[in-house]
Amino acid sequence: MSRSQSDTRARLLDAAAHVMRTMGFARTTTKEIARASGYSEAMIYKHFPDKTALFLAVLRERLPSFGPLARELTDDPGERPVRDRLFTLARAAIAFYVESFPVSASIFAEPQLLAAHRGALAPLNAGPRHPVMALAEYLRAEQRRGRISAEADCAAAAALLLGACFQYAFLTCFEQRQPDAGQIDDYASSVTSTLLTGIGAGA
Amino acid sequence: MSRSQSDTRARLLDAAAHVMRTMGFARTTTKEIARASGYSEAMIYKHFPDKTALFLAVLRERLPSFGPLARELTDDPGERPVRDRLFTLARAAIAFYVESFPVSASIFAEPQLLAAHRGALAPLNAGPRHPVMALAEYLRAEQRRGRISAEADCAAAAALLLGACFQYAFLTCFEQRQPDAGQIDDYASSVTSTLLTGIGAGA
DNA sequence: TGTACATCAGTGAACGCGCGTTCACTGATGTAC
DNA sequence: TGTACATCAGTGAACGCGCGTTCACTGATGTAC
Repeated sequence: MSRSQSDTRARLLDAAAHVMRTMGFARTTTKEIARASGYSEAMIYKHFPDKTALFLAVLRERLPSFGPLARELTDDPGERPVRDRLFTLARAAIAFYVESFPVSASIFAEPQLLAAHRGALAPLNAGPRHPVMALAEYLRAEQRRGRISAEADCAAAAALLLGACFQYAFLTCFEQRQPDAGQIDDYASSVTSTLLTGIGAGA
Repeated sequence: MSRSQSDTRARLLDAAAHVMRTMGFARTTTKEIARASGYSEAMIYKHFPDKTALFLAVLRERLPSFGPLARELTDDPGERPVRDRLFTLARAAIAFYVESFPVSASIFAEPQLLAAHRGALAPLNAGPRHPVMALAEYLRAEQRRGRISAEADCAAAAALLLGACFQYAFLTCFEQRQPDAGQIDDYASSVTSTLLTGIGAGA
């Protein structure tokens, strides 16, 4: 039972992603990737021209995708109340950001890699701006239906909600804390409510 | 006119911070720091036991401090309207985060450095959570005075506003864009207003 | 069925390079008598 | 004032090490006749 080439490639990507997450970008050497994958270092070069190409493949193929979350926003738009949908989205966004942050942040250590990654993302319409734009789009749809205020600034609202989730994920990673589901629910719930209500004295 | 020891140390720190910002953490070698400072590599080791200590000193002494911004929130609390204060804070927070993000994010490349930095921050009550807590404290003070809603969740509101600024800074850095003052003002203004008003249909 | 060859996943060992670090040194300035 | 020494900022050149990368190779499986 010989292994297929694509199996090997997948295992190398998995190993690289795992090392990046657990040891950090700086310690993600070809030796460590080889060790984690169970292959020799030489195997890496049978599947990728160089280490940078392997990294870019990890970023493209092993970072969590926001796609499913975005789709959840646009399906059956009338069925669920806005608050419920925003709460669910916030909760999922926190998990999404927590998972992607350590690897994403690492790229800032090597601006050329960041630029290459950005270039690879551009034609796919992906990238970190995508979630915010998808949420703003959803809010505008609800606005047309009158379920949120006609004067609301949907882009600003999307930036507030996802910004809060993003920073929460950052703090989690910075403090190397592992918040449990209850804490995340509380946070998602309170930021959603506050965004809906506002804090002005007139409210 | 001989230079003092502390001048040299300061110039090494400046150079290291500059290289980290412009070339990224991964390319911040002792050779590059020496080149940027005008000293030899050996000089680094007259002032720091090793490269990690130099990095930690940069993180402690060359990252922008949120202190002044926080103080601006607590001075003359009654004088300026809440909206005005939040807008000013948001604008300043974006600049603060844009300046600190590239260096802060880099640390995630080396988790041991991150842990050491966190350990050094803990006794100072500084760290990335500080701005959010200071803003929440300010909002509670305004709440006691009745200038914002009695039911408002101040912690959530602080997380929303600074989260939006934080993510804006992240996007700026990720896209290597340099937003002008007008764009920043618009953004700060719209998130502040949206936070005050909320987006619920009842508002 | 046996045999000769092709294919292919996979590796051990070596390569040069650039890194962080150290060491012995220099040359200018300060200081005691 | 001159002189001998101490101090101190600063460096060139070397060090060993670990990195990314390459190369010649192996051994199992497939295939043609």
